[in-house]
Parts: sequence; C-alpha cells; structure tokens
Amino acid sequence: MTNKQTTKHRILDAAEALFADRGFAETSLRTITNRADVNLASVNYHFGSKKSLIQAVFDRFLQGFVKELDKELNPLEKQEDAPTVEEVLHTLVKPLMAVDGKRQQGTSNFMKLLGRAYAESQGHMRRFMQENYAPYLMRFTNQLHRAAPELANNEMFWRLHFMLGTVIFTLAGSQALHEIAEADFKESMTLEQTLERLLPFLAAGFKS
Amino acid sequence: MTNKQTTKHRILDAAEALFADRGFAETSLRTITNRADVNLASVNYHFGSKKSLIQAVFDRFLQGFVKELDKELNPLEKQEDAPTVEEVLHTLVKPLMAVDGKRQQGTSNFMKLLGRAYAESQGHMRRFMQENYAPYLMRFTNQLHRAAPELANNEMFWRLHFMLGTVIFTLAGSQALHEIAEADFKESMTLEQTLERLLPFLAAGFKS
DNA sequence: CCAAAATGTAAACACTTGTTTGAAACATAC
DNA sequence: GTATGTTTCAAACAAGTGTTTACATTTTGG
Repeated sequence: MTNKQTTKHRILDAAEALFADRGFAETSLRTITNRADVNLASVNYHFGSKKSLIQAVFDRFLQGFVKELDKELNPLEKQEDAPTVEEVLHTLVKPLMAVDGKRQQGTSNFMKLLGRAYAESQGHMRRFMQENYAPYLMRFTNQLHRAAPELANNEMFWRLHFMLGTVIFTLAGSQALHEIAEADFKESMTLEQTLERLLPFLAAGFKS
Repeated sequence: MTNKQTTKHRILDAAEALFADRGFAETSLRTITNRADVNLASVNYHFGSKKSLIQAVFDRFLQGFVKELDKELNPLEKQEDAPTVEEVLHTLVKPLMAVDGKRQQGTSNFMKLLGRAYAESQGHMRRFMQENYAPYLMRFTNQLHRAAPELANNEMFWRLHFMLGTVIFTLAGSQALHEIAEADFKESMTLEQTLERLLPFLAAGFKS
C-alpha cells in the first residue's frame, strides 16, 4: 500500500469523496485538485472536462459493481427452480458492499453519488444507466421475473423503481440515519446490517 | 384570476419551477428574475439572499401541505379503534395532490424539491423538517404507531425512512417514469394514480 | 544517449455568480 | 401640495467558475 498513486487516480479519489458529500455543482475543480494535491490543469488534461470527470467517477464505480453483481447472479441462473424474491434481492448486498471498499460504518459514496445523480439530472441518469448498463441489469430483472412470474410488465416496472428509490434514498442518507439511530436508540449498525434490514421491506413491497 | 401578482409572488413562482427542474445551485438569480420578469436586485430586496429564497419556496409548500394533512388526520384521531396502516398512509394522498395545484400529469414540483433538498444537503433537510415541522409530523407517526403497535421504536424509525425514500424518490422522478411507462406500456397515469399504486407497496413493506 | 512524446505547472482568460449601491419611480399620509 | 417610506431599476462589484495557453519537466523508446 504505497501512497504513490498516479495523478489520474488521485483526482478520481478526491473527486469521488467530494462529489459524494457536497454534490457536483458545489464542488469546484480547485477544491478537487487541492485535495488531490495535483495541478488544476491536470483535470482537463487527463479527463477533458469536469463533466467527463464526473462520468469517469461513475464508470469506475459501476464497473466494479456490475462485475460483482455478475458473480452473484451466476448461481441463480444455473439453478433449475425459480429463486425467491429475497434471494434475488440478496445478490445486491455483496456488490454494494464491495464497491465502496473499506469505509466507515453506514457510509456509501457510491449510493450518495447515485442519489445525487438521480436528483440533479431529471431522467438523465436513468437514461445513462439504461444505455450503458442495460445488459447487466437485465440479468437481474430476469431473475426477478422468474421469482415473481405472475407480475405484469408494467407492474414490474413500477415496483422495480419503487425499490430503487428506497435503496438509493436510504443508502445515500445512511450516514445521517445511522447517526440519528445511534443517538436515539443506542443502535450502532454497519451498512451491511442496514441493507439486511432493508431487503425484507423491499421484498414485502415488491410482492404487493 | 388576474395575472397581476406581487413581485414577491412572481419570484416565488419562477423560483419554484426552476429549482424543481434544474436544482438550486444550477439555477441563477438572473434566470429566476428573467422568468419572473422582475429586476435582479428585487430578490435580495424581498428575500435577503438566495438561500432565504430557497427557504421561502419550501415554507410556502410545507405550510400548504401540513394544513391539508391536519385536516386528513382529524377523523383518524377522533376514531376510537386503531386505523389500518393503509388508512394512515392514505392521509398523505390529498395533501400531496393539493399542494401542487393544477399540474400536468405525473409532475410534482413539491416532490422534486424535496428530492433535491434531501440529496443536496447531507442531513440538513432532515434536520430542518424535524425542527420546523416536528409537531405536525408527530401526529402522523402517532397514527402509524396506533396502526402497528407491535413495532419497536427503532424498527418504526427505519421503516418510516424507507417509506419516505420510496415516496420522495418516486414522485421526484415521476415525470420521467411516467414518460417511460407511457412509451413502453401505453400506460397514461395521473400523479394520484401513481400514489395509489405506491401505497400498497409501502404498506406491505412497512408491515414487514 | 537523445529526440519525441507524455505529463506537470503557473498564469491568464472569458464568463458567471450572488450581492450591493445610489438614484429614480411610486405610493401613502398629512 | 410636500414629505415620508417603500419598491424598482441599471450599473457596478468582488469573488469564483471551468478552460486554455505557453512553457517546464519528466518519461519513454530506439
């Protein structure tokens, strides 16, 4: 673990953290380059523009995520009999945990970024995900279809997005929620425990 | 319905719409004053600062919302036997619809603003709501407690925020979702119909 | 080892931002 | 009427933005 990282890498790390807890518009390139301890111009040199930098931050996350998700989906697809809804949803846990690496409890930069991206650009993020990661997500929704074959396509669509909302919103604000829970109920939970608490809620809602 | 409105009112209207579909940081005072057809300086004259303007937009919405919510909660509180979870959740429908006035289908400025506010300011919005609207929301959560007395306080807390996430996220992005549903399933729905679809999902999740 | 390509750097650029200013226009009261 | 307080307005302000430039410096490959 030498802290000699490439400039590109340092910029991505700094940008990820700053975007996550300040937002995209609220984070200036100067703030990023100061934190990364690199020259201001190097962002435009390596990434071309601020917009491309944002996209690069997402791509790094999403590639890690879908790689892990793929691994989780393999056994389900091989399995002859249909999985349960809970089983399908559970394939998300490890990828979500893995993608953030070692983080303090109850914090997910990835989810914060997703939350911001969905909120800031009306529909833009949904389109981006659809266009760039449709095949990966399709494998997931296929399994959900197997688990709940009685659900019509449009019902499936809405409940899928209901679940998406719950997950992103909860995990994006998980830091604040954990602090409240800690103060009010002396309840200290990890991000993974929160996810485990979330999944039954989702499964129940999804099954109508 | 004369279109002679006070300057303050015109600013609020323009700001509300622009904040809702561009975000706070992404909307400049010049954009707002141009749209409202008022002088740039009048924002600072009437509201003091951009930050106060944002708060004013929220206050106008929230006051309308809690006023309607109060009316819905009255019968439940008078009622002797405990309400069902579905009944409690249903008290939200009319206030949510009323607060946006006459809008095109599947759009809610209020929810878009809430979504942005929650995403942009990490925990800040939760605190603001807690401090300024706690008594109103307490009445709502009290009814939820009556409907599900077996739920421990911490469980209640989490599931409440799970539901909050689903509602805000879904309704904030409802415009995009409706467009997709329209294109893919030839399914044209109003915002209220979406809410009616959402409530069973929430109730099921809430009841574990 | 040395030319060539890649990377790092400081300074400037053009532009937008929220806010303030001081005078003009308007309204209201006496 | 004049006086008084409120609201509008054009202009300027200082600060911050992303991006580009032109020049070092470092790294690479023959």
